[in-house]
Amino acid sequence: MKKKYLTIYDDLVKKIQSDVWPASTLLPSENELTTEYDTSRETIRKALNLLAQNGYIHKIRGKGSVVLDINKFSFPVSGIVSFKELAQQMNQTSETIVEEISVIEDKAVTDKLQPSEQSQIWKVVRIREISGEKIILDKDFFNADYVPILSKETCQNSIYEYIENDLGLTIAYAEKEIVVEEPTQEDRECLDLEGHSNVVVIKSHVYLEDTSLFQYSESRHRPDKFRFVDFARRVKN
Amino acid sequence: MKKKYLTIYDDLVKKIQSDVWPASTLLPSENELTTEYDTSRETIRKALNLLAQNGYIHKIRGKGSVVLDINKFSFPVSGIVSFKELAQQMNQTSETIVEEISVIEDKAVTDKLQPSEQSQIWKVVRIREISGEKIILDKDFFNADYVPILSKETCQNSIYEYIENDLGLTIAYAEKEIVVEEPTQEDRECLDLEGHSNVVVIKSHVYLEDTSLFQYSESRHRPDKFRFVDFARRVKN
DNA sequence: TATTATATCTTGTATATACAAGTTGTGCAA
DNA sequence: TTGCACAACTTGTATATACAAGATATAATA
Repeated sequence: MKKKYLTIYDDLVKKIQSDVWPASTLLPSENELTTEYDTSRETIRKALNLLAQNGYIHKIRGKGSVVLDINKFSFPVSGIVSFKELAQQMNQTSETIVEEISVIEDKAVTDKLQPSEQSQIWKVVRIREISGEKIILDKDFFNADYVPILSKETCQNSIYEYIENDLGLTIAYAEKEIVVEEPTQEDRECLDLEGHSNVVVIKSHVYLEDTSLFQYSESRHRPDKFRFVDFARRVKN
Repeated sequence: MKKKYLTIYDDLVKKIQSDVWPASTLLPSENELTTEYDTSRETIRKALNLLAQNGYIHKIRGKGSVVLDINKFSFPVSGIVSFKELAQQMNQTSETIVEEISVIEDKAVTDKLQPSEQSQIWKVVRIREISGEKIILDKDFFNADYVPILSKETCQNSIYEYIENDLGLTIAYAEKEIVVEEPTQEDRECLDLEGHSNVVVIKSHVYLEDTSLFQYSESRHRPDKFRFVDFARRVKN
C-alpha cells in the first residue's frame, strides 16, 4: 500500500514545478484539495506541511498556501544524498576516479567508528571530476561489520545504491559539519587547486536505522566551486 | 491558549538535556506519554516529530524513540537566529561594533529588495568581536518600507528584537547560501584576517509572513572560525 | 461617507477511532 | 533443543469531528 500523503506531495511538487500554480499565487484550499484528491483534510495537511518544510510553499493562517519562488538549480549538500544522485540531478558531465580502496586500522578513525573487537574499517578515496576539473576529494570510512565486501565497481558506481539495495541496510540520519581548512598534501596532489589556499570540508557521521554509526566521511571541496543552499524557518517561542 | 504540543516538546527537550533519558535509551512509548501528559496520542506525536526533526530523537517503527547523543555546543548558522540570540546561547564574550548606518540607493541592492517607487534602503554594517578578535562582518540591508526608523542603539542591541517586538513584524522564512570568497578591501580593513586569503560568506534573503522580501544580508566570517552544523535525515523514495 | 459588525472563508489545534506494519518475547510443538 | 506461530507490544497511516483563530468581503450602522 502506497502512502497517500506522499503521492499527493509528489503530485503537488510536480504541478508547482510545471507552473500549474505560479509563484506568489495561492494553492487551492485544504478543503478543495480534500475533495480533489478524495481524502481527508489531515492527509492533505501532511502533504502541505512537507511542501512547506522543503520550501515550496508558505502557509498563512486564514489565507492559504502561497507558492514560493525558490531557485531550484542549487547544489544541495543538505540532506543525505550520494554524489551519483547529485550529479544526475544537475545534468553535469562528471566522473569518479577511485584513488584507493583499503582496509585500515587507524586509531583516530577506528575510535570514531567504534567497531566491534578486531573488526576492520574500509577506507575509500575518490576524486570527483566535474567538467574536466578535479573538484572534490571524497574520503569515506565504512565499518566493515556492516559492509563486508566492497568492489572497485561499486565504488565507481554508487556505494549508497549498493548499501541500500544489495545489502538491504537502511540509512537513517547524519550529523554534518562544514568547516574550512588548509589543504593537506593529499589535497594538493589529488585536486586541481589552482593556487587556492583553502578547502571546504564537509564531515559527516552517518547512522543506520538502529542508530549505529556505520560511516564517517570527509568531502573536501575546492572553495570556489563550493556552494551550500538552505531553507530555514523562523521559530517563534 | 498555549499550544499543548509545543509545551510538551519544550518539556521533553529539557528532560533530554538534563539526562532524564540518557542517550541511546528509549523514551516512554507514545501511549505512556499520552497518559502522562493527559492528552491525545496525535498531540504527543506532534511533539515527538518535532524532536525528531531537530535531532533529539530517532523514531523506529515497532520499537520506540531512541534518544540521540548530539553535541549541543555547536554553532548553528542553520535556522534564522540573530547574533544576539546566538551569543547568549554560547556564553561567549562578544561585542558588536556598529561601523555604518546609512540610507542608500545602490542599484544592485535595490534590485534585490525591490522596494516600492522612490523608497529607500537601510544599510547597516556591524563588526562582531568574539573574545577580542574581529571575526565577523555583518552587512544588512533592510527595506525602509517596513523598517522606517533605525537607531544606533537598536543596531548595537538586536535589530531582530526591535523588528519583532516593537514594529510587530513577523519574520517567516529565509533562503540561505554559503560560499567562499576572496576578501574584499572592506573585509581586510574591518576584520582580523591574519593572513587568511578567504572569507566564508552567508548570504540570506529574509521574508516576512506575507512573503514579502524585507532583508538581504551578508555575514562574512574568518574561515578558521567558521563552523556550520546540520542534522539531516535520509529521504527514501 | 466612514466605521463597525457580521458572516464566511481560510488554516491551526485537539481529540477519538481504526487498522497497518514492524519488533520482541513467550510458549507450544516437532 | 530448535524452530515456528502467536500474542502483545511498538510506531505509522487514514479518517472524522469539533472548535479556535486569522483574513476578507459584505452589509448594517452611525
